[in-house]
Amino acid sequence: MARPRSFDRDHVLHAAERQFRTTGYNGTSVDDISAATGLGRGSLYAAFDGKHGVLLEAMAGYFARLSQGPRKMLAGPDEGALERLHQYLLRAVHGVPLAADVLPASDRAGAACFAAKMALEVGASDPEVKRLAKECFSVVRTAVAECVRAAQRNGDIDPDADPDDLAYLLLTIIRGTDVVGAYGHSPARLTSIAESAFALLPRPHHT
Amino acid sequence: MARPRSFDRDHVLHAAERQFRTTGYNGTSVDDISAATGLGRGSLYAAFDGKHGVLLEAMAGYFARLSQGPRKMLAGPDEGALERLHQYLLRAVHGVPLAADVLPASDRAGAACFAAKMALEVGASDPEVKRLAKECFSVVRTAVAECVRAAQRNGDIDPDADPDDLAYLLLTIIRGTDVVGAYGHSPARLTSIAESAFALLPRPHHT
DNA sequence: ACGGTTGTGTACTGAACAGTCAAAAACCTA
DNA sequence: TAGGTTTTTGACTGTTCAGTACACAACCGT
Repeated sequence: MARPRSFDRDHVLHAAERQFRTTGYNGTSVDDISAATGLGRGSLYAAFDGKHGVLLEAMAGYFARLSQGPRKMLAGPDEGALERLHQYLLRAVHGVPLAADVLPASDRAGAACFAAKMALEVGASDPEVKRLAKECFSVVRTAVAECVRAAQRNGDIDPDADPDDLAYLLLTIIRGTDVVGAYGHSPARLTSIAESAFALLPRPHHT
Repeated sequence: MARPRSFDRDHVLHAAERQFRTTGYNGTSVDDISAATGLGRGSLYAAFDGKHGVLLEAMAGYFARLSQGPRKMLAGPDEGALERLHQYLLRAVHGVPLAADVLPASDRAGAACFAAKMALEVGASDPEVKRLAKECFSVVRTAVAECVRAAQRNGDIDPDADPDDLAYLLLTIIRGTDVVGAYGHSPARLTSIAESAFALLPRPHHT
């Protein structure tokens, strides 16, 4: 009945995310988004209701991608839960699960959590962005905590440890590598940080 | 001989830093800085060469303040080095040493490392900002590493551990609390994270 | 008290900005 | 192939922006 849209929504949002990542929210003009995505101004406003709308939808897409990573990597039987956590940490500190599809490979500097980046820039005055960022942190933290509980059930982690405490700590380390990883940490150092973080998990007492 | 300037340079830079913290670099107009500092446009350009100059000088001032904190808290005799590290971690995760004087007390959300915040927003396209942020991280990392070495000399930390590795890890955790601390971590949780981080330091083997 | 020197206030400029709008194009159904 | 519907395009508007320029005010040594 009507003219079909000539662009792929996800592709546009990926391009916009890439742009926001490199120039920030306030540093990106609507024309920049237009150039990065190939959409004209009109289409952009019709489809996403302007710059802020693009940001929210891009963050929502990021959240959807982000959620899948930890959930798929960490979910599973109690056996092997500790090792799944190990592997996840190793990948997370290198920014792998967060930015795939959107960034050129091996761009650790730009791979910092998109939600954290936007929240730091505009979260103070933008409750929507703040809420989305919280959700991003929450989904990772929840998946990690669940994996810790599985490892506890399997006798690989001290059952007296608070799994939520551990999840908070691990999330903090992962986010820390996002911030500092871009400024001097070599990949080897990141791996070393992940291994140290993994080693700090309290093992059950051998009595 | 000439008219003296009617403002205190440091006071102005503190006000500008507060503004940049809350609205970001690109989200802050020269008029915003003018309003926040009380300086007119003319004085602002004469004294700091515009918006970018204000940022660089504000970051330099922040760096100077930041440097003093860890250095004073961590330097000292080998005895007590471990405990100094302990106390520093507890304070650092709460953002205390970074934002004093500039922020209203107990504003953990806004207390994230100023350098990290600016670097994340504009560091990708601003080498000066990137360099200043690196220096900020470096001075903390160096002070922590030196304190670790002191604790090693005193027999409180495993002498086989790489002090630089440990310093990188601790720095990562501190920066992680900056990012995530604003979004849901309670003060008690931050303390718990600091304690866990402290507990992971490898103690010497009791043989 | 006066003049040289420096800080301060403000008006101005050209560019960039976010958002709107209407005309034209593409598509599907009938 | 014609009509109705939606997308696309690009021009347009009023605003805000960074940076400049210039007139005025404050100070101090003489």
